[in-house]
Amino acid sequence: MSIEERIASAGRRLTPTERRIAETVLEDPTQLAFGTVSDLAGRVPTSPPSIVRFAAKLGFNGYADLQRWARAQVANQLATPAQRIRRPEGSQVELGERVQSAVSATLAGLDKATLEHLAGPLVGAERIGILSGETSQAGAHVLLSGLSMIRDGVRLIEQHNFGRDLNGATTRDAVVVFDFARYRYSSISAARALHGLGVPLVAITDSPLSPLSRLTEHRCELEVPAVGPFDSSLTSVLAAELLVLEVAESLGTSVRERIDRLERFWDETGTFHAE
Amino acid sequence: MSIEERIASAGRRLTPTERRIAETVLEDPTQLAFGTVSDLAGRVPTSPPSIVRFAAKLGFNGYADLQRWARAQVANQLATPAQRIRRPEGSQVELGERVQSAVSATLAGLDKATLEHLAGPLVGAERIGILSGETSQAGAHVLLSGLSMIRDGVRLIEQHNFGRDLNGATTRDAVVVFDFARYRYSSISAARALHGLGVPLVAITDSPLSPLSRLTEHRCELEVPAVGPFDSSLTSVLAAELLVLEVAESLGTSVRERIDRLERFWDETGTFHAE
DNA sequence: CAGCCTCTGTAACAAATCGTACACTGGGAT
DNA sequence: ATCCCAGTGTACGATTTGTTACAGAGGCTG
Repeated sequence: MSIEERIASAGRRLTPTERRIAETVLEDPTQLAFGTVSDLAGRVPTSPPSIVRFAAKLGFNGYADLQRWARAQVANQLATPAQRIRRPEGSQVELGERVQSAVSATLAGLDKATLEHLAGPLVGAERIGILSGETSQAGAHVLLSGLSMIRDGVRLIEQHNFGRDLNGATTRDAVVVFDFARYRYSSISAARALHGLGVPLVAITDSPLSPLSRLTEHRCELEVPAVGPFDSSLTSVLAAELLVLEVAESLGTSVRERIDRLERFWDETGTFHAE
Repeated sequence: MSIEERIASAGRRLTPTERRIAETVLEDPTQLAFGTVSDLAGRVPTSPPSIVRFAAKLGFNGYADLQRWARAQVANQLATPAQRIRRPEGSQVELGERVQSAVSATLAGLDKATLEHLAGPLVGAERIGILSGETSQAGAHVLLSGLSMIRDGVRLIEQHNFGRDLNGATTRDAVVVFDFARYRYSSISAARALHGLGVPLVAITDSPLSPLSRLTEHRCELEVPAVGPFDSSLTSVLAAELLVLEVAESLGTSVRERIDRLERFWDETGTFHAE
């Protein structure tokens, strides 16, 4: 039941001042969720008690009660569609819903502007390095595979090769770092070293609290749902794919030629099963 | 500037308690807009003064100031509900919906019964091989990484090692084959060879028309959405994760011990970044 | 071990909150 | 004219709010 319906149900029983209160409330419902009695009274304008009586007439037990209800309404509007489905207390959210909601949040968070910002350092970089922990390599692999299809000079930086791989890094390169949850010491320290060298970083993490966050502006935070005892790499894969797409679009026509060449190569080597 | 960025900018300057506050705030930002200091303190849990100090460290003039700002943010989001529903770019709308629907279909297709059936050959297998094309390795990697955590004898079968890797395969082993869209000749022929040897196969494909489908009853078909010019590996990753979970549940307690051991190993080697 | 420093919670306080009791107003009925 | 009464605002109290001051806990350094 919305605020409008609630007021309508009170209907003709409202006194003139209460009607004025109703009008201002309908104009800006957030006042009801945020403002105090005095705030509302000042805005109408009227006196605080009239606000309280207004709340009572709408069937609430005082203004505090009304405000609680209004805030619940607002919070419900703000929640993601997956969260909006109220589920009975205590029952744990289903795996499927968690996954869906995480995917949805990732898609929402990685809008065009964010993607452009993230892809920025990668488009013009001389070489691209990809740094990832052991547990969440999936996103890194997807990024490697995808970027390799559309440009040269993309490498996965392996932990046992840090020295070699990081040695030649310059400010004209760029490095994408994946790191989640329990942040790998090796990834973090490598990222710090790169940051020290002035190498542009792109961070894919799961929280602004990640140690990576303070190393670069080019970062995004993903929601990582748990699948059983493990953390899902689903959203990092999705982020990687979106990033590849963005870089591909930025690079423009050269990508198409490149893909066509790859296609011909596959054709000639008979890579695929004849239908 | 969003609350995430605001917290990220405070970055490492946050104390442990303040970090816990940040986490709960990020979990549910509405708490910040609606709740009182005591509410937040109770939820974290911590004491009210710590909340106030947290606000101060974020650059606000007390909690009241922080809350004013948070409410402005919320009101801003609420003011244009169209912004939340309508995605920024026309193409993005379709992309997002395709992805969501593919994920949803995958979740629906891989119900408990199907998963049990798929996991069947893997639970008791002596060794597990994973066979995958070049383009969609993500799912295979996730499966490898996940299964390796919960049992021994899991290997990725590389194309250039087909001979060696397939040679020792017996009927007590099992092989998971990923193959999509344009079916790799090498994967298909390898699968056929394994089938000839009587090795149990589990097929993850995108169509019942896949050449793999005739080789085994243990198969599932995934919807593979296109992200730009590339096929998404999102659903194969999701399928792999669900499969890992299913196998883990079937194996039962031994998995937990194994994970605990891995955990201790990580602890002792200082793999993760100290909080 | 002493000393210092950071971090955190308990206690106290001033300000602001909501709700209520009470007084005033103005129009209609007796 | 008097009474009544719904409608409204003022004044006040109980409670809760955010904030500040202070002391204890814990870790690091010398």
